[in-house]
Amino acid sequence: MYEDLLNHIEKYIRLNDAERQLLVSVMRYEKVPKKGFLLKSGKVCSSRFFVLSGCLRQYIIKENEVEQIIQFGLPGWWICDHHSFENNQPSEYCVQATEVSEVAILDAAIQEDLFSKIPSLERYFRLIFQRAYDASLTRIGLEYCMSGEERYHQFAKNFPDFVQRVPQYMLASFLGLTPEFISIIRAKKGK
Amino acid sequence: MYEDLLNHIEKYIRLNDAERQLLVSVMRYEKVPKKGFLLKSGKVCSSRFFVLSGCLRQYIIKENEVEQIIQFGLPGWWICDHHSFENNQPSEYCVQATEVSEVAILDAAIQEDLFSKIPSLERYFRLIFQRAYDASLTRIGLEYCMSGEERYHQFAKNFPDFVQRVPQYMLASFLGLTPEFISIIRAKKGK
DNA sequence: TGAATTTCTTAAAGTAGTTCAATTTTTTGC
DNA sequence: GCAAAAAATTGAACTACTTTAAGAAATTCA
Repeated sequence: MYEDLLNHIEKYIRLNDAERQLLVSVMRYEKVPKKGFLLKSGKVCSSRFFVLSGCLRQYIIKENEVEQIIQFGLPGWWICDHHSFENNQPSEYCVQATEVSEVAILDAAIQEDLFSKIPSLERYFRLIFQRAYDASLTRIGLEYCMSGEERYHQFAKNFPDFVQRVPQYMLASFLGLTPEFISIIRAKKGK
Repeated sequence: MYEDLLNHIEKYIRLNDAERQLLVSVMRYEKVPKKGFLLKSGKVCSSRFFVLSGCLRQYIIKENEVEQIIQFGLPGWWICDHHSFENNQPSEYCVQATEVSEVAILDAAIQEDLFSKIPSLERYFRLIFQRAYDASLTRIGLEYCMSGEERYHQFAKNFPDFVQRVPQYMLASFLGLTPEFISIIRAKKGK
């Protein structure tokens, strides 16, 4: 059930049998229906979600009620509002499944105990967050260096299957564009 | 000399005297003149820089030779190209001092040894990167939710002293705007 | 101190992307 | 399998921001 999670972790650190077993015993499994919520804004984000299958989206709601997607969570990715999680404060984010999804859940309540029993998990998450932070800075750079149209093309080139997988308006939101503009881009290319 | 660094670390983890001493003994100190470089693109980023005083800027160079600033490093902030650092690969970034600055340097060559001797440093960096990642996602969200003008006003409100501290064209680059446009915004407000 | 360089401002013309509104296409659920 | 809902497209009017260019102000350093 947690095969993919264990494999992911063991790409970064080594676990012995006891540790593997402990980890599996404290994780929770959840199957989320399409449009099901794992986090709603105003609530505390009391869990980290590791995506086993499906796809999540993390978004905030702008003043005008419009949803701004911050990131997608595909299998092998952790999704969490870290600030809310660590400080037990209400979150600004919503996390919703864009399709039927399965997640492995690590609850805040048990995190510290788990880390103290498997200290190398600190290293695992250090490496995970370091990578994610790095990717996030790269993204900021690209955002400012490329036009909206270029961003779309690059994304479509890098993740051709994913572009098919989520509705176009979600992709538009994620890329900071309007669905109408993506339509225009696509019409251009079709010609 | 490394007071601020130790204080920073001890906000997140506890160090004993031996650990403090070890840490201090392996850090390097460097004073960087205004416009001095700590990293140039094409080179491997073989150090993490903790800003003790002054201010750094991290930027990439776009096709058109224009510099795009990704982030500033103020005292208490770590600056590094994590990907280059961990994988020993050439960096895309430049890191330059915008004013006379002092940094504490942690070299890649000694990181693993240091972490094995002070394992709680993994936790320290896990927490640091978690925070930085979180901040970076928040920034992406704001970028898409606010107009350029709003972004400038919010930034100027949150960091009034910093706006005075760096040339306006650097601020413009960081905010993804042109210096001309910031001039217009300021002229408006002046009225 | 004063000449050279860097930074900031102003204004006019141009453009990438938005907004709005109406229509078509695709997907969903009973 | 069909009605209803959700998503995508089209086009016209609009706007936030850029580009270019030239002059003014501020900063640097010999």
